[in-house]
Order: sequence, then structure tokens, then C-alpha cells
Amino acid sequence: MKRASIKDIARIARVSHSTVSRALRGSPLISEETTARIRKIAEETGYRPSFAARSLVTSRTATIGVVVTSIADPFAAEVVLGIEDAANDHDYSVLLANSNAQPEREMRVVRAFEERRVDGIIVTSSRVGAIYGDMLSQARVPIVLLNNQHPSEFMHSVMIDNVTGGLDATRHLVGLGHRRVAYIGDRFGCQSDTERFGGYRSALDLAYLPFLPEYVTHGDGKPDGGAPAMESLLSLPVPPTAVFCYNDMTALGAMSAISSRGLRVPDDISVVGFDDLFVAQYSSPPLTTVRQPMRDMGRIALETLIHLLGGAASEPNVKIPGQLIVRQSTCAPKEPA
Amino acid sequence: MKRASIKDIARIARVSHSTVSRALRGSPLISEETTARIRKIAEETGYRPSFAARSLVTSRTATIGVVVTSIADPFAAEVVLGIEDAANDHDYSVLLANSNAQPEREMRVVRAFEERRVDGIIVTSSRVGAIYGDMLSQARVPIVLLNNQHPSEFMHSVMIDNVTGGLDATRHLVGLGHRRVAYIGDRFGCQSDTERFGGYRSALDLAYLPFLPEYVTHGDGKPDGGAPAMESLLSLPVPPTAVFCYNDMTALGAMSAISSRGLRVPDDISVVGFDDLFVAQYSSPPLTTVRQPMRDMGRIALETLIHLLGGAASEPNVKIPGQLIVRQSTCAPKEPA
DNA sequence: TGCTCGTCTGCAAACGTGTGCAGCGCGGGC
DNA sequence: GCCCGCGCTGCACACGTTTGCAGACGAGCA
Repeated sequence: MKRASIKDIARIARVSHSTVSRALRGSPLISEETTARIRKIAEETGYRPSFAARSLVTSRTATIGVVVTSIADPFAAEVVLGIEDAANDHDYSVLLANSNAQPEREMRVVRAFEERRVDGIIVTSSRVGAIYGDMLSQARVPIVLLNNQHPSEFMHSVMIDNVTGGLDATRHLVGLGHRRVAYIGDRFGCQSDTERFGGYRSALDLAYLPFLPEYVTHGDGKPDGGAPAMESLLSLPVPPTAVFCYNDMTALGAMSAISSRGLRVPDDISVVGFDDLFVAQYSSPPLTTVRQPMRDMGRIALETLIHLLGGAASEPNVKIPGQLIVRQSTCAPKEPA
Repeated sequence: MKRASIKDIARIARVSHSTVSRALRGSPLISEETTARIRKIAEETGYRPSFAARSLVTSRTATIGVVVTSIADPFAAEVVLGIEDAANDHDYSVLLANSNAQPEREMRVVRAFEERRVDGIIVTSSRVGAIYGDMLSQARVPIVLLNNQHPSEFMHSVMIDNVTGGLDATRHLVGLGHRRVAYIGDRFGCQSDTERFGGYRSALDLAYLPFLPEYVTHGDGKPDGGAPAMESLLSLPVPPTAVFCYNDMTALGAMSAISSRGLRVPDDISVVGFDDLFVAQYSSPPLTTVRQPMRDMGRIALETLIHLLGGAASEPNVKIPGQLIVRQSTCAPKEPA
């Protein structure tokens, strides 16, 4: 038993299929009685219009494509939640694809999105941007990049304010009295790392603290990379009393390295992260960090896309402020400076 | 500039559009030269067949719908990753929707999936099953439930083996020498809770340990629910020396309650979770838990769906074994029993 | 030469929907 | 009585693809 089509309803209602189409879309051309009658039949039949057929003529699919490196990444998951939520409000559906940071996979994703004629695309945290540029130019599909590493001037983007975030985090530490503040970055040297580091440096400058190159090391954005980076800082002749980490995952690694040494957070060393992932609340001690309003960012990215779809011009580069969340991984230094 | 259609290529290649269609799909009816020539032109033009048009005639969309309560739930995220990964292998795309556990929202999702004519559906951890039953009967869309609370006999399902998991977790504690083992369940009384609790009881019976009702409390599946549940256990005249928790989130809450009391895990109290979320490795101490192979489960659910789509009969209820992962949140009890 | 057969290609219908345009009936104004 | 306008509905085409069927063409054979 196949699904009922618009023609089936037309037959039952003894009208033409065009009348059914118009009635269901609420056209003023159709009389109220007829509309009501048709609506009722459609309801009873459990009729569902075929978006495939509709989009063939309207050339819109009410679907947007979202590509993330991995949905298992809690950051991406929160963002996607925000996107899907907002999409739902606008009667859009979302096609999800993981790129796994593999270019080959990324190509497949683009192809699939093209074939399915998505109305727009949101890309989060990707390092490659060129592929999407092609897509943009060929099919005029609007694209919004979210925390992308290489925002091109041709695409719209939503980004966290990394500089101010890094500044706030470091100033928090300095304000507590720390004078030896280190930074554990991301060794892949992406833009967000550069910017957060920029905020860190500005904070040092503002406090007239010297910048010491040996206080800068690099992890890989995950706990397993943060731990050795912290180790090397602890092995310095004069170790830092506080550390600002590129992100929460790195901070988790740093904290485990600290406790492995028999030291304690925050009494011996203060630690600040970035992101405010869910785990940050439940690490021990709970982590002081810069919150990215991930869900809101997803929502904003989608709203931007909707604007673009409506043909409206839109602010090309939205910068979202982060928020410092002070928890128990930071305190004043033991030894007064 | 609209996308090139099959007719555009036909015009350029000076053949009919049917020939193009056949050439691109590799039909043996078309000569090799023609096929090669057409393929080349399609390549150069950047032609992408419209799935909408194709599915109109084939009545297949190569798309499956996935509904989760919230993609921000790390369990769901891992499962979806597995699903998407497998879907990609089979050239399927996935439409993602969050239900937020709201029935109204769930209805919308079902409607959207129907309109988009998804080929199949995977539902994870939903409490409602009836809605999907309608969908199944009306449109004959195969549905696979993953860790669903009320697996109906009409639908296929993939589930973790909760009973054996609970049994293994509790036996691990008993094996370490614990005689006073508590259970913190889920107060919503879902099936997985009942089953894990069943495993817990069996383990007690096997060890000839008495079952004490006061050693069973309930959280809400999240840290904020686990903490007070643990509190009440600690307030007992004779508190337990070990606790098996419904899931990792509950265990996190329990551990924070324990350390708030000035007690230590595992020296004073051993804690076991269930799920093996990513955080379990990085809690302090790292959590002993029963791993659910979430990614594999997602993959299996998708493979089952593909089987069903192929018309093949498939094992209706797949039960996946969990695996006990011993970390540092468990050890032998301080005071010998 | 005429017929058949095989290989390749084109015609046309179909899928389900939206929409410009024509047409139908009816009431009112001249 | 005729014509015009208005309110409603149907016809027919378009969207881009797949596919059954017919037909063109050349080669082989009698």
C-alpha cells in the first residue's frame, strides 16, 4: 500500500489535484467549504505531501546540511543541538555529516549535500575552507562557518571572541595575584589558538608582566596532549603558578599531570580552560573556564542562514563574546609574588 | 546560474537525456565510447543528479531518519557517530532530529520524516514507542529501536545486555571482598534500570549475600540526582562500602557527594558506573564502569536497517554484551568483612 | 537484394507537486 | 437582454530523473 498522493485525495474529494494543492497550502482562491472538506479528507487519509516532488518545482528543500568533524565531540554536539532546535522552529530539517577531518570524506559530504540540494550549509570547526568555496560559487548555496579556522571573506561566519576570552582568562589569573602565568596551546597552530594566545599576551602586557617563551608549550587539544605539556612546565627551574589552557580537554590533561606529581589544583597551581564543556563542572576540582555559548552559537548560525536564504543581507562576521566562569580550579598563589 | 541538469549534458553531448541517464548509471546498453564521453562532460560541468527527482521515480531517498532525545547527550552522540559512519559506507545520508523528550516535538519529527520519505528510521532511548508504530504500519518504513525502553514485538531493536552488565559490575565488587554493596538506580523506572537492578540482585544471590532494601536508592540519571542519592546512603547507620550506579552520570554525582563528606574513592567507598562515557576516563579517580560499545551499536542498528531495506529478514532483537572496564574507582574494602 | 539479428539510441510516459491561464457560472448594471 | 466582472475550479505544463518500448543502423546470411 503506497502512500496517498495528492491525486488520491482529489479523486475522493471529486476535485482536481490543483484544487487540492491550493486548498492545502491555504490559497485564497479556494472557497472555505472546499478547503475545509479537502483538509478533512487529507487528515483522515494521513496524507503527507512529498517534499521531493515539491522541491522539484520550488527548487527548495527546506533542508540544511551540517558538517562537523565528529558529532562525538561535545562541542560539536552542543552546537548541533542549537542548530537543530532553531531549524525546527523554522520548519527546516538538518542533514548531519561527520567529516572525521578526512579530506576525502569531506568531499563525499559535499557531494551528498549537492545531490540532495540542501538549501544551505553550516560547517563547524573545519580546517578546510576551499571545498566549500567551490560549492558556494557553483550552486549559490549560502554557507555559514562556525568557529572555522580560515574564515574566507566570501563566506559568512559565526565565531567566539577568542582574543577577549583569552584576555579575560589571563586577567583573572593575574588579578588573583599570579605573576608566573603559562599558556598551553594547540600544536596545530590554528587560528583560535593564535587568537587566544594573543589575548594571553595582551593581558600580560596590561599587567606589565614579562612574556617568557619557556612558559608557552603545546598540546593537541585533548587530555593526552595536555598532560605532557604540563609536565614540561612543571620541570622548569621556576615553574609557573598558573596555567591558561587552550581548551577544557587540554586543561583536564594538565590537571591530571599536576596531581600525578603530587601537587594540587588550585593550591599549588591554578588552571583555567576554555569552552565550558559539560565535564568542566564535574572535574575535580570543577574547572574555571571561558564559556562558549555553544547552543546559542548554533542557533545564531542557523538564523544567519535563514536570513541569507530570504535574500536579506546579513552581518558577514558575527563575533560572540565568551564568559568567564569561575569555579574551584583557581585561587591566589601560595607564595606571595 | 542554475545547476546543470541531465538535459543540459544531453544537449552538449548531442544525445538524448535518456542516454545520459543510462551512461551515468553504467548501463550496459550504452557503448563504451558514448559512456566515457558523457562521463567526461558530466565531470567537467560539475553535474550532480538531483536525488529529489530520482527518488520521485525510484521511491527511495537513500536517507534515513535518526531521532534522539538530545544530541548533546554523549551517549546519543556516540551512537549517532556510529550510525552516520555506517550510513556513509552504504551511501546513505542521515537526517537528525532531537525530540527533547517532548511528545509534541516527537510528532513533528515523525511528520517531517514522513514528508521527506526517509527509507528507514532509527530511534534511540525513547520512552514512547507508539507513535512509531503508526508510522511503521502506515508507510511500511522499517524502524530500528536502540536501547528503547519499550521494545515492541513488531519492531526490531538493538539493546545492551543490561542484566549481564549489572551482574558483572556487582560481581566485580563482590569479588574484591565487598559485602555491603548498594545500588543507585533511575527513579523513572525505565526498563534498563529494572534490568541492571536485576543483574545486581542476581550477583548478590550468587554470593549468598542478603538483599537489603535500604541499600537501594534512586537518582535521575544525572550527576545532580546521583549526589543526593549517595548522601542518603552515607547517612545510613551502616553505610555500604561499594556502590553500583545506574550510569556514569549518576556515578559522577555519587563521587562528588562522597568527597564532599571528606571520604575518598575508592579507599572508603568503591564506585562502579555504566556506559563508559568519555568522561569516565578523566574523572578523578577514573571510573570503573561497564562499557557500552555505543559506536558499534549505532553501526549495528544501521546495518540491521539496511538488511530490512533489502527485504531480508533480520534478527528482530539483537542483544549486545557490555564489557567491564576496571579503573581506579574500585578496590578491596578497608575493613575486612 | 532482402531478411534477420544484435547493438545502440531516442521517444514518451511516469513519479507528485505547484502555478499561469483559461473557462465556467452567476449576479448586477446598463 | 447583453455584457462585464467576480469568485471559483480545472487544464496543462513544468520540475529532473528512470525505464519500457520502439526504431535506426550496420553486419551477416541466404
